[in-house]
Amino acid sequence: MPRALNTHDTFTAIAEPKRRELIETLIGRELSVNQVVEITQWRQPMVSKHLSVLKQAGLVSERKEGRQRVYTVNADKLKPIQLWIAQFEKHWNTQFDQLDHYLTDLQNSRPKTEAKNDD
Amino acid sequence: MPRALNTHDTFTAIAEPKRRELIETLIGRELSVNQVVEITQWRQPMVSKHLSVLKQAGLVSERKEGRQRVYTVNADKLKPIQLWIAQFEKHWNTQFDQLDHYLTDLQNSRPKTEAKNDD
DNA sequence: TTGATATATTCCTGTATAGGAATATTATGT
DNA sequence: ACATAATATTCCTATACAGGAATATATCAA
Repeated sequence: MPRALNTHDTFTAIAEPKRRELIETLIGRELSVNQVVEITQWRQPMVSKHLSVLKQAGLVSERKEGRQRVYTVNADKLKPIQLWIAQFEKHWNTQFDQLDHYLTDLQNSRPKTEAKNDD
Repeated sequence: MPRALNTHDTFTAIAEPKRRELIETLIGRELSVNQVVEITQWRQPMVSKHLSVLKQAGLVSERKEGRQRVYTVNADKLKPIQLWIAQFEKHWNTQFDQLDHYLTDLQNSRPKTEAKNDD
């Protein structure tokens, strides 16, 4: 039962750098596939395929407009990721704690030469 | 040149659900591998391997303590992801805009039966 | 040294892709 | 119906890698 990863998952979908670039390109506007091709300078099938993955993950929506397909980002779909990360924000600067531990350990293991010996 | 993905990248590292679980398990405390094994009930090599990937991505640090290895989360390494997502926050609720567009389009394409025909 | 405990690594296999090339599909205009 | 423009899909190949099993390495204790 190898590989639990699949691109339909939001986390995996944005793990691919090109797909992140695509989201950055598309954000805040509606672009047809060819417009994306022009902007990114990637091959059209590549754009279509990455867009397709993003669509499966729900990260973009597609709308037919004449013979073009116009894509938009569903920014909300990034919310769960943001929430997942948010729960760790309070540990952001906790290296200080670790440094603290480190210093404490150091002091305990040291022969205690001098310093304020006011026990 | 297939597959640009590699687990040493932070985004890819957390794309794996088990790895996210591992981070959740480890956050805010220091645990040895076996403690993680007990908590998660996964096989030890699996724990070690996932921890190794997280370490390569910089998401955890490891410290030798006797014959055990104690792991901690480097929460800061999640910051870039949070920043990447943050740039899209302002588009969070923009479906309303899209709904707006939709309604406008609808009105324009409709035969305009009645309503304020003031042109 | 021997044994035991803790952890990492290696080998194997199946699978999910990313990218490229070529082709298919869909919609439009005439 | 036909040509064309816009986009999607299929086929191919190389590769990354998750999970399992077995084994290696390291560290301590006696």
